[in-house]
Amino acid sequence: MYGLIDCNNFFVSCERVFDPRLDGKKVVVLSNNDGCVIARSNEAKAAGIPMGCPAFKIKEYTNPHDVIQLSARHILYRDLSNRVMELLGDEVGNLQVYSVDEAFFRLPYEDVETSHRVMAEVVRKVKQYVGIPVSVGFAPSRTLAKIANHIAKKDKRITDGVYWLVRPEAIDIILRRTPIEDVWGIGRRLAYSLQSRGIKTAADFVRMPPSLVRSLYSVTLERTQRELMGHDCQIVNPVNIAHKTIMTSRTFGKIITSYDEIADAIVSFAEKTARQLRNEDSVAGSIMTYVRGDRFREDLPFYSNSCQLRLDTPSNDTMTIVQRALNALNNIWREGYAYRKAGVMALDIEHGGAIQLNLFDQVDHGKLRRLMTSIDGINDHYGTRSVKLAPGISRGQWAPSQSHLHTTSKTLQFMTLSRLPRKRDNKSGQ
DNA sequence: TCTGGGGTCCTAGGACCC
DNA sequence: TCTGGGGTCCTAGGACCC
Repeated sequence: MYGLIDCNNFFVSCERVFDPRLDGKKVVVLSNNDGCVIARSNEAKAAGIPMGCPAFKIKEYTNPHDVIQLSARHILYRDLSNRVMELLGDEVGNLQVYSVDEAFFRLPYEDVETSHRVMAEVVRKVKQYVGIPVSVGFAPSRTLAKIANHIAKKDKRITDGVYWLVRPEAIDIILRRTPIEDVWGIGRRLAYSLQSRGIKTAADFVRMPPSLVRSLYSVTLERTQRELMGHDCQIVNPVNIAHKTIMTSRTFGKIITSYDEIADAIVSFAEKTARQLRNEDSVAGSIMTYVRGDRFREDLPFYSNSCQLRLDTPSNDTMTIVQRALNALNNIWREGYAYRKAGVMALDIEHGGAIQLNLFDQVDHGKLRRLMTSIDGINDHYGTRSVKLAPGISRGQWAPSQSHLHTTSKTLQFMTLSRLPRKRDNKSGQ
């Protein structure tokens, strides 16, 4: 039996923790560049504003003056997420944090009554101590727990935030009411394809022969089907295991045409990527840089390209990674195009332990590591990018715009940021 | 005027080997 | 005219997730 605990309207709820005046209002949180909606309050959902809606299209759904639009503050959300998860970790065993706002866990007690009572209490505590409303769904598989959680949030008759989807008859009824596109693991393309075969609900899907699902689609979809039948077979990667790839990318606040500006952005992305590698005690085997134009501007010639380069020795050293990222940029840079987005990605990541040294490698790795540790320490103390590499010192014209930052943002300075420890073992999914 | 960022897994197809 | 078969590895691209 699986439980799924999920924060309600997470980013909006975080903003409300710091400003209760947002309660009861149509509130949305916007992505970088105040581009599109990435979180909505119940009131905003009721107004019909869809997830992912571009900010300038909000007026198609409701009077935009009634909608409070906020620029995302991910550091704040991460911090509140950590508090929620720490509290949950204390209450239930086997906590598997799946994303910033949700975590799976096993049934905390043998009997249903005790488990229910404990979880209702957890819901109350998280609200009281952290200020974030959460819901809990229980079911025989994670995919069904997702559905159960959704019901816990939506069904007005559920007052303590906990819903059980366990009895086969109940599961059957719910699956008949669940549109196929609402099933976890079935996105737009698959939903469209299944619908064209007459599969409209989760119940229709469950009745398909599994061998047909596998031959028409993939093992992944067959697993989803088996999950809906109540078999536990979904592989879930918790967030606190070390990454296989690390990416830093941004859509720029404006179109960029000069090499210097894009190089400045690449340097800062590479710095951030290297820093994250060190945080995870990992090294990258190769570095990829990509650039692309503005996909919405049909009046400009579009160019998009990427270049992946190996490192002589897997590394997490800022200078090495910045240099490689710039080498890659030089390979793909074309004068005369308008650039809107770029990114740096670390690949072929190895975690800790023995690192194969290149025979011809002249670099003193011990020295580099000490230098990086010093820089990280200074940046921790005085703020990100207090110390940075020379090419990265220009004014950052590429920086995304955030014109709707909430005025309580000073609060952040007084918050202690806590980090969940990252585990080494990639297979610790159970 | 204005359309995010950061991940994972699976599959098909090509290169290459014996 | 006729042009093996089976295996592995790698990569690009497509699908999904929050």
